[in-house]
Amino acid sequence: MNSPVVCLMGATATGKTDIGLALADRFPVSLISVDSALVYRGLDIGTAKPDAATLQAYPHALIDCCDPEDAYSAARFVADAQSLVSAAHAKGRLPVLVGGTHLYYRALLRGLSELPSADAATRARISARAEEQGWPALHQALAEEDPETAQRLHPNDAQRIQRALEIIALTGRPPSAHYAECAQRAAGAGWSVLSMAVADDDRAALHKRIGQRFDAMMDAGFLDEVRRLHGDAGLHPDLPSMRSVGYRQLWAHLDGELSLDEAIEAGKAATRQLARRQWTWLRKEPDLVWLRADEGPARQAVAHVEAHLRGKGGNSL
RNA sequence: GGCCAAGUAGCUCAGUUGGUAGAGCAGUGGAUUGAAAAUCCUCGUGUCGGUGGUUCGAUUCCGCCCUUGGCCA
Repeated sequence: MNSPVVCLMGATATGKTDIGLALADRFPVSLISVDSALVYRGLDIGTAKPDAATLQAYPHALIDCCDPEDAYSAARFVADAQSLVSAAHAKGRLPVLVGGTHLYYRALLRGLSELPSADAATRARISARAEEQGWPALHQALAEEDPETAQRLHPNDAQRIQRALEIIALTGRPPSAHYAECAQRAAGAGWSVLSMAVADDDRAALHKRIGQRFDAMMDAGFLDEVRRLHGDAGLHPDLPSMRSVGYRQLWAHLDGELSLDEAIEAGKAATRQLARRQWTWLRKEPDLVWLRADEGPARQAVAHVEAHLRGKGGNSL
């Protein structure tokens, strides 16, 4: 009696949001956003966040749930999404997860190990050490404490080397030991998951759409939005929120590092690169149902969900 | 019209004291455990503007032509 869960995955600018709305029109759903940028309040235009009227009519959980000064995370997402999915099931509603942050899907469906959360002081200490010795030296140090993890990581992968050393500093045990501990509490194990994505593999068309959407964002006042954030004393360019695609480049322009045209071009390129990385996740996603882009993807999605619920005997909803 | 400079990868440029060339960016494929819209790795044949000449050999030197800037008329 596995409870049904629907996932709408896919690259940016492929129409995931609209399909979610179509499902909401047809089924009693709880929409849950799976997007590491939509969580931040005040990041609206550049994240292509659904507008206020849409969110009013179709409430999405996990949008505007985090201050841009704070860092959201995969672990917070797992905790939040788990309880939202449970709540939906308890109310007899179908949880529909919509978004393009594939690490979040994986963390939710396949589980995360029990690990300490980020610790600013520890990270500062590690960064300071990297400053004088260089990351390859820290990679070397990691190899002595946890050869298995060091082997997986490239000597230049500062972020992951730092995380590995942080785990050792905080727990006294190597990451590989934690990973092996089977503490992977995968919520998805008890669900009957239907994952769908739009099969729009025309890369040139996607790039064109990305360019046009970025231009439209500029027309809609994206620069003013970033200017407001730029003027906020609590924000700085190293925050996860301000590193988001588009925000980072326009911030650099406001700092005088890029002309406006350069910033716009860099923002579009960053969006294309994001889409490419999202495709890398999608290609290896098991049991993904592809929706044909040119044959009414929303209608196909509705049909697939109907079949999926029927397959479950429809008893869980 | 005259003089000067520049024409090399999709873009910006480096380089070859003559032996057919390489960086950054873009693009591509991949990795991905509390930052993930992040972070990192892989992949570089292009009439070296055209055409003649010198040379064993020219993208490199010389002539002419074309294009684009700038200066002078």
